[in-house]
Amino acid sequence: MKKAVETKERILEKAVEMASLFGLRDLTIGQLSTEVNLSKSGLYAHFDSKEQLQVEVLQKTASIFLEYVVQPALRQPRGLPRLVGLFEGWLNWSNQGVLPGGCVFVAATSEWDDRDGRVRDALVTIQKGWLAVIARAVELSKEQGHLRPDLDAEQVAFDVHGIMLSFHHQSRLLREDDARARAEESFASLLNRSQLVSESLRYQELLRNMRFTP
Amino acid sequence: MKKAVETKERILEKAVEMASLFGLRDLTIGQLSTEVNLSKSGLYAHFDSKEQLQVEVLQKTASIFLEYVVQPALRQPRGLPRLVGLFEGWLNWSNQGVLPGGCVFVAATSEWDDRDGRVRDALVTIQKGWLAVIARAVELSKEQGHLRPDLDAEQVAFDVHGIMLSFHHQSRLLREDDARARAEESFASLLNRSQLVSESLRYQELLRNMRFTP
DNA sequence: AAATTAAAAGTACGACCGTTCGTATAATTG
DNA sequence: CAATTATACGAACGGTCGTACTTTTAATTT
Repeated sequence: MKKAVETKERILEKAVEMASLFGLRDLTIGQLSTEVNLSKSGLYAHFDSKEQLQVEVLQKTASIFLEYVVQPALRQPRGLPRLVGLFEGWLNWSNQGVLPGGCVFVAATSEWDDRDGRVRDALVTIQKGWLAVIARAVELSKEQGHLRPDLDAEQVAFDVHGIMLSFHHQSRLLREDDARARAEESFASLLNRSQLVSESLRYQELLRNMRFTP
Repeated sequence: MKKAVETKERILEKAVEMASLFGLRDLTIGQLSTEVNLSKSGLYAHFDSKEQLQVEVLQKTASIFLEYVVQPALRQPRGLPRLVGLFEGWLNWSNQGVLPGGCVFVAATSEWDDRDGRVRDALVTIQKGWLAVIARAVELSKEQGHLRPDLDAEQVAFDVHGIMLSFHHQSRLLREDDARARAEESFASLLNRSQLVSESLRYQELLRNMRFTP
């Protein structure tokens, strides 16, 4: 009775891969089943419906994101280092650092922002949770005295998210190779104007002194 | 010989609508044809292939964008007013101001960033053109003395694009009703730190004094 | 008004979609 | 090792997809 969970794991891992390449909507049972060497019905035995498969793919993706982005950043000391850790991990995530294609959440957002149902609900929950993680890191940066205490943490999360989305666009669609540099430039500028005193923060230096152990 | 162009126009207008709701990929010949009261083959006579339909939908969307966003902004005096005009028009565009669903380009970006072909090429051309329009408006703002002359216009375009994408996400997926306020707050902050002198720019006031005649 | 050309309908095709069901094989349990 | 249950298969379902034909209807030109 444990073979099933192994198989399901195998299915979901491949499904996440394919979703990052084709989108969650164009992930088909048929293609997925041949990729994992199963018959269509054999695979289908693990899920009640395609909708459930899509929900579980989102959750699996979120757990991978947690493992590769959030947890390593949480090992950084609270405050600016942790915030920077989240941002850098996110940059890697968004562009083939972990998955073969683009960010599953970004694609799913366009696919489901006009639809209702369980997939959308799962997506909203995940995205709100992630924005809350960023906002929390900003709050801690304020407590540590790294950032201005009057900052609106959610507004900063809004801005950071925007930088990431613009990066995603420039690197994946436009294939500009200075996309990462632009993103880091914007992020550094955001941090600078959020600082307590307005002495310039050297982003690359700060980055070099950090220890990333993903 | 002119009925054809009228029909094609009717088809494309409905197609843009549907693409904004379901995405360009899930826009199907069958659904589209019933929406415009044509048979599948009757509609198909106007296009060589679905790929061509998708390309033409993108181009039609771009021309609507030009009409509703770019041209009104170009009637603003060059410099900050025009830049603000572009931004405000873009905000309206991105959230049901013109189309019933989300931004077609945002959705298409996720759908085609991993694929090659004519659709992708058209999309890249449109997006690069639009970013160039923003960058140009920034350049003119520098010339007018409204913004710092050492500004990297493309970097500003990158940032503005990010604000828009974050807005799109928060308003369409998360359905936060303060999304627009957050976007304008971020934009105002971006302008402020790009100013010649660092005296605070009052965004809402600036907005009130402008004349939008779309 | 007739002749000609353009536009739309109709029908059909093979491919793939998500889903269901009965059956066989494999794994786990007693 | 036998009994049982979990896992996977194969075939088939009704639908819809994009596309290719031929035929009919409508619009334009003579």
